[in-house]
Amino acid sequence: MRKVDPVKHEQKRRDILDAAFRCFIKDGFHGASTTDICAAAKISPGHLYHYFSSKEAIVEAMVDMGLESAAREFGKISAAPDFIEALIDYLEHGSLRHRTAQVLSLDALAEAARNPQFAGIVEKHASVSRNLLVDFIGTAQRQGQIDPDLDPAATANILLAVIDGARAMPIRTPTLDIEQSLAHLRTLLSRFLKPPREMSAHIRRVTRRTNAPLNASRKK
Amino acid sequence: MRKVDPVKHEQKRRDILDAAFRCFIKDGFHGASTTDICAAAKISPGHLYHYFSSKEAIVEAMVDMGLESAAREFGKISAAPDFIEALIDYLEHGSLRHRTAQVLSLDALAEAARNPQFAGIVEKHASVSRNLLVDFIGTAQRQGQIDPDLDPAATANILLAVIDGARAMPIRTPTLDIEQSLAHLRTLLSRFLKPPREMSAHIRRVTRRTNAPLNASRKK
DNA sequence: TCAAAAATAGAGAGATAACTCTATTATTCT
DNA sequence: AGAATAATAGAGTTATCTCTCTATTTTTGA
Repeated sequence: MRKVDPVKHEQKRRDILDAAFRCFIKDGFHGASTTDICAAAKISPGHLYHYFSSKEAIVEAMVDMGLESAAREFGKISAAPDFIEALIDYLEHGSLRHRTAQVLSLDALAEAARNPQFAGIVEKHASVSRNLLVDFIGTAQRQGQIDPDLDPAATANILLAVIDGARAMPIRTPTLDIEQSLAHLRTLLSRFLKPPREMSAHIRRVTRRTNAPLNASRKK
Repeated sequence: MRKVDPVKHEQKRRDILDAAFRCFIKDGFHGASTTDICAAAKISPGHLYHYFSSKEAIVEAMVDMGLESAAREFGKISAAPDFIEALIDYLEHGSLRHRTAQVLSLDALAEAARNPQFAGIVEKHASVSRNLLVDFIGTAQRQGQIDPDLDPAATANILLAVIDGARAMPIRTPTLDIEQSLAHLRTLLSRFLKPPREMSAHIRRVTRRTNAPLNASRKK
């Protein structure tokens, strides 16, 4: 009796997923057909459905894989010595310059807004990224690199939003000056994250209570 | 000889566009079929194609209309007395709370990354929004409300990115604490935009040259 | 009033999509 | 070695999609 070889099987799945990845980048989740994927993977439809039960299953596995590798990439930020510079680096290569693969992130977002199954996947990976950020923000706060009055989870969400927003920049503005954009993003992040240097903790606390940019959410 | 009534004709087009809008929100540009749109507009396919030459023409007209109204909404920010508060307001109602219609923005972005025709439309409207922002940033800078060392166009692009990023927030994090998120967005924008208050212009200039968050792009 | 053209309906053509079914080849366990 | 089963191929089914074509009703200008 022959048994399925899990290594070969997994490898084949990965090959198909790679081909699907290329197709989806080019034409989107709905635009790319199973025929396209079969052609890219150089297999027959029968073969494709031997490995995946449906096109949706392919999309899900691919998004899962894609987000996983994105999260892995993302984890490197936490390991870097300068948090903000690492973020800027991530924005430069992950969002502003390397446009192609990032389109899928937008597709996944749009799909997640409609398809609950998808929403679960996107949510799961956002949660992983957020947790990584929260940990590091906490550490950086204790080290005095980040304003200790910022809520780590809320700040992490803001940073994720900035990353998403940066992805849209070259699409909205194809003539974007990347260097200048990076410089301003650096300013944005520095000013947001760094503790107000020139004031003592006491003065800071009083000033904040007056201008109340942070307390608004805590007033309840 | 009968002549086409431009008012009635335009109204009918608008009705169809409204119906298409609802369909596209629910199922996306590719997910919604012309049959769906016909059903929603209560017309026959023959009728539909009497007003639009193709589905793509419908999508384009709709995105154009949608972005136009978005830009109009956006123009109100410039008219508001407090720029940052107006922005926060826009983020709250335009991005964080009113999720449904905003999905189309993601769809349009994803489509623009692939379809040049679409890219042109998205680009055009981004340009309108950017110009509005640039004007107002310039005014606010002269009034001392915004750091005069920020480049208006680059800053406008950053703000557009923040708006886009905020749209992704409730999708990435369905349990998002909106109040807290708004508070942190307010901090982000305040710290980024407001001129460093406590320092004199001279000291500021020297400090900046040392830390050089802004000069990076100008060094060439 | 009535003819010309616009507005509208709806059947259906033609293309393509996802997926299935059967057949063939390759591999492995006993 | 050979039976059992995995891997693979590809034709074909069914559904659906966009769009067309013809026919009918409504409106309007002279």
